[in-house]
Amino acid sequence: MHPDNQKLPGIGPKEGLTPSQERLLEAIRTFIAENDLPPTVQELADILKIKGASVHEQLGNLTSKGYIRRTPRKARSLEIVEQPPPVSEKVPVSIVGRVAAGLPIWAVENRLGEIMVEANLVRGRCFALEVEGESMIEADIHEGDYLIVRQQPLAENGDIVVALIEDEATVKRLFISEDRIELRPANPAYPVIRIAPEDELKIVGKVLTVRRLDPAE
Amino acid sequence: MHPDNQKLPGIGPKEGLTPSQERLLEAIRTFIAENDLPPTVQELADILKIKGASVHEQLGNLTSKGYIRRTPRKARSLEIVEQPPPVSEKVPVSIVGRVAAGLPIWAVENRLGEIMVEANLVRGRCFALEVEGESMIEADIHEGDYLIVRQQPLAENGDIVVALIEDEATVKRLFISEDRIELRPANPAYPVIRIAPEDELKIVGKVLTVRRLDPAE
DNA sequence: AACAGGCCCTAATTTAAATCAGGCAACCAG
DNA sequence: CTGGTTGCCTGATTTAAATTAGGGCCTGTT
Repeated sequence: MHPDNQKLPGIGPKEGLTPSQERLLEAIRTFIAENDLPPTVQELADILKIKGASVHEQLGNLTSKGYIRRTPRKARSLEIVEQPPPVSEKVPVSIVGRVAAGLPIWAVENRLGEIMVEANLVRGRCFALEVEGESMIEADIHEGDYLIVRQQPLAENGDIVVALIEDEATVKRLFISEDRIELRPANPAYPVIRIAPEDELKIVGKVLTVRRLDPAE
Repeated sequence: MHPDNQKLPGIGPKEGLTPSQERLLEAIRTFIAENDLPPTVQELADILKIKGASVHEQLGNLTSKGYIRRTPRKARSLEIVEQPPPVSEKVPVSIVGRVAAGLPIWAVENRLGEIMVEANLVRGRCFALEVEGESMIEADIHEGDYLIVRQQPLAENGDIVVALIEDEATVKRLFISEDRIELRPANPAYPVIRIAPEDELKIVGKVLTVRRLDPAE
């Protein structure tokens, strides 16, 4: 298991709820409205005429999709999340350049186009970059994909970041250890970049997610 | 264990809340306010630094005093009753006769007196009857007690009812089975009255509670 | 055809809640 | 002082919730 196999949201699973997830969520709403208290898994199972284990599975899905929140192993610890991620609501993000190829250009005038992204993902100043090269192939980032990046000067250990090294932009995973910083590609064919404390490293932003334009869009 | 040992509210426990019951009720309120969902017995126990079994006991008290409502054996099935029984508020109920002695007289003009009863117990048309005889001794109903009765033509299995059999009123516990109806006294010394479907049985009302006038009142 | 994903099921298993059974100490009223 | 009431406790026991494991059945893709 490569640690680099960490998944980013947005590329694999399609957004939105499946019909039965929607039904479940609706059942939860109704139950709370009628009884003033959240249902148990079993109660939902009875309502929907399916088994508890199935409900449990769907609750897991709803949880990971951010529609509900709950505390493991606690009876009725189920809460509908305020902001049901406005799945369909999308906002445009400017595509401002490419990475692994050269210096991105920030000026809005120079935009190369736009890409629609779910509004709930976008926080702060964001932009999109087209990917060049396969240096992050193990993180499922490929040539031609678009990275949605939030501009921020700091990042955490393990984040995939867009960094500026000697005026060249690059996408790498950030590793911070005691004595140095490393920018590691997610492709064994590419070299790890080591950065000494005194070297200049400018982090442009953090990669929030990846988009792949498919014919349907 | 006689099934007839079922207790009726009103005769034993004095009204009002004890300090610790008040504390418990307050803890429940706070918990709901903070978590948007009712606490479990254990959670209350932790909050109050006492054992779950003690909380359970107190919840029983609060329940019988009408401050909360809950469903047995269901997690978090705890609800604060809207109308915190106006403990002191009492309304007068007319005493209209005696039972096990003869036909009660309904006319208000003929009232024999009044008895004060907590307002929250009284729903619908109610009246009081003085008890004669010891036929319900195991249900803690004794000679001279007053029964608070709600006038209603139907009753459920197990209810203590005032029934009219051939123009004579009597208090008995009602048992309904497949093929017949029985009126059972709560005293082995008295006979069970069996009623065939074709016989006439008129249920006058259901006994809500019992009052024993003591010197203090 | 061979997968992958979504949805549901049965059959356990694990955990947490609620409840039961006695008992003990403090307190109050007769 | 003695009995009844309260509030608590300890130590089971019983129930219900939640969760896990492993499969079957479709359907849409590759």
